[in-house]
Amino acid sequence: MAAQRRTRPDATRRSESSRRAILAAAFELVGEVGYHRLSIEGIAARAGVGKQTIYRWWPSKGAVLFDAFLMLSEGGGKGTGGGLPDTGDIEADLKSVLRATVGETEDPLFEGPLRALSIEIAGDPALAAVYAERLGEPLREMKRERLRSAQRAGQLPAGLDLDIAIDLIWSPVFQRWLYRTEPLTREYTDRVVEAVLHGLGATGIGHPRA
Amino acid sequence: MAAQRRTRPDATRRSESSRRAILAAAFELVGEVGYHRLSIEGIAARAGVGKQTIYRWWPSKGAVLFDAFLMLSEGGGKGTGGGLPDTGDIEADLKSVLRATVGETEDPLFEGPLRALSIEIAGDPALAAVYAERLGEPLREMKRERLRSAQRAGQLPAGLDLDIAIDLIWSPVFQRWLYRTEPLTREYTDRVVEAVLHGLGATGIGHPRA
Amino acid sequence: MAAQRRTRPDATRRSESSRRAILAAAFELVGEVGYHRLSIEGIAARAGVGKQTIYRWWPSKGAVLFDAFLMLSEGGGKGTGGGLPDTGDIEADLKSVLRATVGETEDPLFEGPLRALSIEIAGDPALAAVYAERLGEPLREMKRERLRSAQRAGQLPAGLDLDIAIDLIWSPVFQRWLYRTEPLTREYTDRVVEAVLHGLGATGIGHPRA
Amino acid sequence: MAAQRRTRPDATRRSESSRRAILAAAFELVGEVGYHRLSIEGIAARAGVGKQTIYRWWPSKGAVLFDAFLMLSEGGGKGTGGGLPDTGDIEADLKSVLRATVGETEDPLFEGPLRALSIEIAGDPALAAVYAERLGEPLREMKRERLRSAQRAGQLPAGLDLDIAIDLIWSPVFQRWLYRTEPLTREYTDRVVEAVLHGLGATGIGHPRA
DNA sequence: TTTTAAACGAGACGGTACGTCCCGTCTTGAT
DNA sequence: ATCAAGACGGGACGTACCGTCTCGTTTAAAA
Repeated sequence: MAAQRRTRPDATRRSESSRRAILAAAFELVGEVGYHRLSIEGIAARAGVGKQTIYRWWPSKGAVLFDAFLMLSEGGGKGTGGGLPDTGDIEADLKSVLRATVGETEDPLFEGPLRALSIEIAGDPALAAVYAERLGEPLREMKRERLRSAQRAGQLPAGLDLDIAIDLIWSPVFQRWLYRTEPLTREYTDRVVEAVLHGLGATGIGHPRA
Repeated sequence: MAAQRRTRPDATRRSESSRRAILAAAFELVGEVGYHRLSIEGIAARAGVGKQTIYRWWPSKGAVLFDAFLMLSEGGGKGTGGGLPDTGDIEADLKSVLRATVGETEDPLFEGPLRALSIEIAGDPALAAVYAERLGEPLREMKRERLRSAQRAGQLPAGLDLDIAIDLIWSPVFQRWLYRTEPLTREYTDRVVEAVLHGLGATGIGHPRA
Repeated sequence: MAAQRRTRPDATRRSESSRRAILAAAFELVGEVGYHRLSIEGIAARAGVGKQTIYRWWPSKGAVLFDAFLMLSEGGGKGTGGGLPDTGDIEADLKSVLRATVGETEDPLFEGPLRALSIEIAGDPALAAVYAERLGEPLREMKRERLRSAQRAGQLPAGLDLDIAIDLIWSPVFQRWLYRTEPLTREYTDRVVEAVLHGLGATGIGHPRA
Repeated sequence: MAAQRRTRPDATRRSESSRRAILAAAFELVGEVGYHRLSIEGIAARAGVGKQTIYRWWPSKGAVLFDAFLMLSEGGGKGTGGGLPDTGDIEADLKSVLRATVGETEDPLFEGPLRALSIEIAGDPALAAVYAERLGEPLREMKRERLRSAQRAGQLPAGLDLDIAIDLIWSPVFQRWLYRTEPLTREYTDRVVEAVLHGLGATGIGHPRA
């Protein structure tokens, strides 16, 4: 990620092994002790690295954590692989995607760091911008593409605002996870998909947009 | 909020003036320096209070902040007063409520502490539970009541899952504010209300529940 | 020693046990690792004390070391007891005092810290002032008193400048120890005393002050 | 000065311009920030030189500083020129030399580095040895020579221990400068010379040697 | 003249210590 | 018993330098 320092360090000399050790240590530690107790000192010690090597390349511990996620996404491929599933049935596909998401949140090794990162992004606009560019927008484009496919299949109206649609589908799920108001179940995500696709069934008011 | 200490302090002897000074200081400071730089020591100094007085009555700085919000809500009344507006037109009323919400987020004196609290709740299940009980559920019940009124008016189907409906309406708005992916505008909230009430217009798939 | 802080700490609340532990640790460590490798962190760790407790009460590690010496001087009594020996023979007494000094410099447990402190005082005027007031001047007064006694006994002229005399006697000894140009022996100190008392035997030049 | 490295560097290839830049930078910086805040990194940066170039040729920052002094002494000539003045009057000549010394200590551009070096030598036996050989002994020999001249002129006894005499004259002056107990004045140095040459005027004790 | 091996500038690296901030606990004296 | 005040042991912060270790790039002696 982009880092601004007094005198910008020379990235060509950067130690790749230290970089990997730092990101791995950060990911492990945030899972073990939680984000609040995650410290740069702890990461440096676990990674066998001087603190300055972290400060040289990352502006905050949130940024380190974020890169740790990036490494995971780009290395392992967390669905970044090739877009959302497309069986021809948009409702079934959305339900299946959200059920998979629920599954991820049930894995504590993933849930912890993910929550930490989500919180950090909410509090750090710079990090939010990097996230949007590097992870958020690519993911969103995948979602858009799946909806466009449904439009081509005649399952969704041509004039649909895809971004609104995406927000309607994913926000409630994310929200319920982040704030733990109620448990996030597959039942719930199915209901959300249905309600969004068919609307609440409002009558006699306003006017459906085209 | 409930505080557990080794030997529970005697609430009858509690200094009301110190309590108010602490909450006011917390609210001011979180707006001035941000949540990350908010410290118990800072609050105590600003409030002219010993640190122990804070530790005696609150378990965490998040809890202090939360009580600061409670004081505001109960004191000033942030719409907690008498429920959501009901002009008989559910679409218009929802739009108006969400537009007002947008307005609140545009006030930096309110936006800062609110974001701080939102972040803190996301990371602290205990605080989340207190929030749900003291602020979340009452607010949600107000929303439910407005939707029930729309059901009685024939504007929404009788069998509607009100909690899903509420999530669909408010989550996208909250999400966009919290993560600043795109600016939160009145245009956007209007579109959300329309899309939720009328659905995305899906055809030929699944079946509207009701 | 006098310490100036942002808000001066409250000396009445000071922990005596921490103070002693810090001074003892400082004295031990300077002997073990030398002054250059003596660190505040090391002192704090050895003393089982927070670093802030040191920074709260001393402005520099030199000041800590100095107080460690003071504690020794005031506690054990390093000749501060009751003045220099006075057998009635000024020459013999001076020789005996200087021989004792040579002995002290031969004890490595004492030599190390003493050298460290001497160096620190040379580089820190504030420390030098405190030293002069607390240790230097009392010692010098003891020396003056012994010389005055010799004057009363008719062994030294009445008009003698005592401070010059003291410098002449002690500076060469201190100098030879500090800079290790040649070993500091009892032979040497005896010769110094003799030379100072009787002069170099210059003739035909200037005029003896008297 | 002699430097030992893993594989001894090839002095024939040494960059003279870097050497001079390093010594000049060291001398300047020690005057500007003091010895404690003088750092190898700082010297390298000021000299426009890689850190390794310093570590390659000097074992410590004290050694760099020492060489900076050597350069000065050998280049400019600080009295190294041709011995102490000899007008035939030992007392007048000594007074004049010491008065000149007082003058040097009054120049802050010279006083700072000199004090830094003096302190460093006191704490570093290796440096002390090099100093003794390269600067101390030549200077002392010049002093001895002047005293011998006075012996030849019948102003000092033939059997005088010249090294004791030198210590008696110069140590008090150096000491008063190093420890700043009292201001170092020309008055003082004159009194020292007189007292040393004529003795304290002791009577009835011991016996003048020779 | 070309080669070639060194010293060189630059600066990243694993570390140590700095001096500061704040944590949560504890103690003191006043109310 | 609570309160304001604040010292305490402790942990982490972000910075400054340490001394070592590559990197290309001069540069000057050897071939």
